[in-house]
Amino acid sequence: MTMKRRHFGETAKPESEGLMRGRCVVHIDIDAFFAAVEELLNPALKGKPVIVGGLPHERGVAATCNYEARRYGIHAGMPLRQAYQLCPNGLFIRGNYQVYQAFSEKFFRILYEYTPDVEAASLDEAYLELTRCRPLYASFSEAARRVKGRVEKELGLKVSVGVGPNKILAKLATKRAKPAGFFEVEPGREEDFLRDLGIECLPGIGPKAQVILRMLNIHKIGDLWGMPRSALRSLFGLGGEEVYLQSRGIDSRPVFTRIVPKSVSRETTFLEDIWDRRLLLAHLAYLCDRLTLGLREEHLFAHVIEVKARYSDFKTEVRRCLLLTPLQEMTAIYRVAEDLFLKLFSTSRLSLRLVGVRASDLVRARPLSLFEPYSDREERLAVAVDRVREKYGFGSLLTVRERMLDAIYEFEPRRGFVLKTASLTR
DNA sequence: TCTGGGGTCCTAGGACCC
DNA sequence: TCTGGGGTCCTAGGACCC
Repeated sequence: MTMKRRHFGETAKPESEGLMRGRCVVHIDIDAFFAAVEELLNPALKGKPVIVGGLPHERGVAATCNYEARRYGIHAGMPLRQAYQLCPNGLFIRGNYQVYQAFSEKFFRILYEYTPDVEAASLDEAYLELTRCRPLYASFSEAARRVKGRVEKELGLKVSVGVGPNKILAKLATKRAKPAGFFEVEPGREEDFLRDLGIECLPGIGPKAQVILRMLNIHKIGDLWGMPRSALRSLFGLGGEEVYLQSRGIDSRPVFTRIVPKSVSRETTFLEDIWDRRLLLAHLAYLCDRLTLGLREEHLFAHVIEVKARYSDFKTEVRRCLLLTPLQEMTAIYRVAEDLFLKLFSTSRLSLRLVGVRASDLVRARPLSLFEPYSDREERLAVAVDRVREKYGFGSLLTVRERMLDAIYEFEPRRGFVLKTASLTR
């Protein structure tokens, strides 16, 4: 073993090399997902800069943009107003999440045909572990290419695919493959592949961490190899340990199919800051309604409810509450959320730009109480309401809170709920 | 320039218990 | 009037990812 090699791999446990040998992880990512779906649905957009996320003068950021828009310097996460400055001729689209979700479901159905070990990283991104399926395929890279071909043919969307012996290398390979390409990190070539990649490529190195590392004159992944593990640990905590290992291409995380999500949340940033307590409570009720719809769809009950407020100065506060009995019903969750919200709002003199509600510590079924007779009446009622809504549209059956909401908002088919009145009182 | 929405994970500090 | 040490649970905040 050369000096360099020993330095590079010094932390690999002796047994891990043997353990990892033969693993094959594929990372697959749909290129410019939302924008690509919009182009597919409306071919007139093709060849023009498309920005999905909102209209030019709205509050908000670009969720995705196509490669034409990127030529103007626009990227995901950029404020819409700024994107408009860079490209006034860009086509700005609010986007339709439900349509993207339908494409996503189709995407994952295809992936599961190749292996049961699929981990969804987001709507448009997944890891596939092919290791267990070795006998099915002539070679791993050939199998990965087949997955890519199938998805592109059946969805009509371009994907980038990376192959490697673990998740981090597969993910970095995909980055190299973009757009629409295929890249495999071959065994023995890990060091060459990693050395000159920028530190910003490593997951976990965000804007804050980049500033710190660049001050230490560390710009490339190879520069990280000279940093002691203890130094990274003291700078970034547990995340630093990950950086130490991943910068060397070491990653033993399994590809993991998540069965129960950790949390479900809904939030809204208003077109203008709101100060009126009634409007805010009405909106909170609307969010609780959407949240509990999500819980019912997944048959989930929540042990923790959390309310988030972001003030006009962008400062964000949350209040949360641990429940003795997990909840799913709208009215019960709204009562908790209202208490939490008032705790936050009563002490502030600022108006709000955002409210949100989150349910976490989720379980699939509510444990039976020893003292209350079991009744699923509320649950069945809620499911019945969902069915009626689905059939006749939103607002057929209105609770008191929703009536209030209805008086304050109007529903515009292309814009969603829009404030009817200006906020005056608190 | 003025900063979305939906998530995951980590950390620090305080309360509480023995 | 003076109060340790260790563990666990809970809350709040924040970095980061897509």
